[in-house]
Amino acid sequence: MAYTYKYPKADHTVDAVVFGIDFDEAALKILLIERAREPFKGNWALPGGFVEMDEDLEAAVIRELREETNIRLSYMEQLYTFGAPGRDPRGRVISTAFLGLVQPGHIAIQEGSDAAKAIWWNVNELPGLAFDHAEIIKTGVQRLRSKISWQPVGIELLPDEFTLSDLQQACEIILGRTIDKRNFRRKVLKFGVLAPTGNVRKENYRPAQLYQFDKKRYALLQKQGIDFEV
Amino acid sequence: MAYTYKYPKADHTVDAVVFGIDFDEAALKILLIERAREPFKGNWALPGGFVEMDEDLEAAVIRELREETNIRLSYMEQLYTFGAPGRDPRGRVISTAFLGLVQPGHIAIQEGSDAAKAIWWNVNELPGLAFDHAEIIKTGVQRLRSKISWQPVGIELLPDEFTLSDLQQACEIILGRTIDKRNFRRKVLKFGVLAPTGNVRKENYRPAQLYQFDKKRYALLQKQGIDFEV
DNA sequence: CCAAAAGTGTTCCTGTTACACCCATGG
DNA sequence: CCATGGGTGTAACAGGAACACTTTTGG
Repeated sequence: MAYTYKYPKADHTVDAVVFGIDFDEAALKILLIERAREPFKGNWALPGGFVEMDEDLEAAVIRELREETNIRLSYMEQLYTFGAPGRDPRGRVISTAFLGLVQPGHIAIQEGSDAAKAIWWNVNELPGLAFDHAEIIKTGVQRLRSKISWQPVGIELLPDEFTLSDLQQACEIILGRTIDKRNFRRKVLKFGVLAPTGNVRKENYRPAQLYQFDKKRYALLQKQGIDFEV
Repeated sequence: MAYTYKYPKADHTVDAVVFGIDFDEAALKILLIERAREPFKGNWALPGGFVEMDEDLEAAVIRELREETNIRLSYMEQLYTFGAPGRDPRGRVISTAFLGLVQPGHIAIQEGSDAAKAIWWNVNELPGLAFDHAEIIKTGVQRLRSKISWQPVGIELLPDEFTLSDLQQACEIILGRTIDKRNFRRKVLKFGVLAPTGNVRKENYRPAQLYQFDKKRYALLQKQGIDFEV
């Protein structure tokens, strides 16, 4: 039985649902590539590709992202595995999707050789998508939304130094609703994982205090099973 | 590139972390099989096996469970995909693990041909396990614990008719701590997804009201995004 | 009448929500 | 001095946690 299943075999791929925030447009963005080859040549799709034989799944996503877009993630986690027969016209392809986040400083896309082009798309204005990638993205957005209300995910979408207004705006963009400023600040400061850097950001008006995220303290609190609700 | 990856290919398997509650022992149990073949012949492992080419991942788990144990699940969801190179001595094997729950009436194991034998093990007293199955189980237990505090998962581990004490005991076994009876009852009744059947269970002492779960109402409330905390 | 499990309310406390004004800066 | 975003406190409310006794049955 089992042991005799040598051929035929399914292919295994990875796909990346990569989120970034565009503060100018106040929009949640997702990274898509225009497919350079069949199937679905010319259509938009998630970055991803085939897993190599001696390569971890996570490593495969990172490699594919580098090849196709040269982007650097600040966070990544496994999302879900999509394996319905027929989801890929080439044959049986099982794909493990990952959720990735990038900081604004690293959203610049350096085009690689694999993909014709890579572009950030507004999550609410997506084009038609190849394969079952629309479903994968839907799953990714759900995960991101549910995650942000109990983990400081917003941090991974911000630069190293950020103002509390930045953080609030990130959360608002992801959740798609406004949050009360005073309540928000009280909550995020309560845990003590945000530390003022002493620097301020001067833009047009009153300067804003810059904060950084204390990863060590967060890891410590997380180990104690403390919740982080926003 | 990608398109040229025809051989070699990884194998793809599914594994099932199946939970059941043993009310006599007041213990959370997990279903394991003794492997009938190499590798790890004679060791204990999760039920599972290779995915067929035209078969959904979920269908593969259900089939393997039927072949190996003939057990019927009351609930199933995808857990995580384990794909580290070297996790299987036979070569590259990527495995998608599922979490399954069975009701007490269906915990009887009818041995199949594939597995030497299948046995329910106390989650706290597991034997040495084949492959990376110890890690998979750990992931499964975490998921079950986190799930039970916001979804009526306990239901799936109980018979169709049950008392509130049964439900509470199920939650206590999973969470590994005691719960206040009055608070528990108030909470689970508040949502209106439990309906008294009118029957009572007479055992030794005072008879207990039997309840059933209103799946329709639950689905309705869930669609409205209502939380179910225990 | 005793043992054992079923069943039932209230109080306190914590955390969430709602809400409006002053401050610092640049132009 | 005006426009703009930065920054702050309090009061009402809801939900969670802690807590003990009465009821029903079988033996």
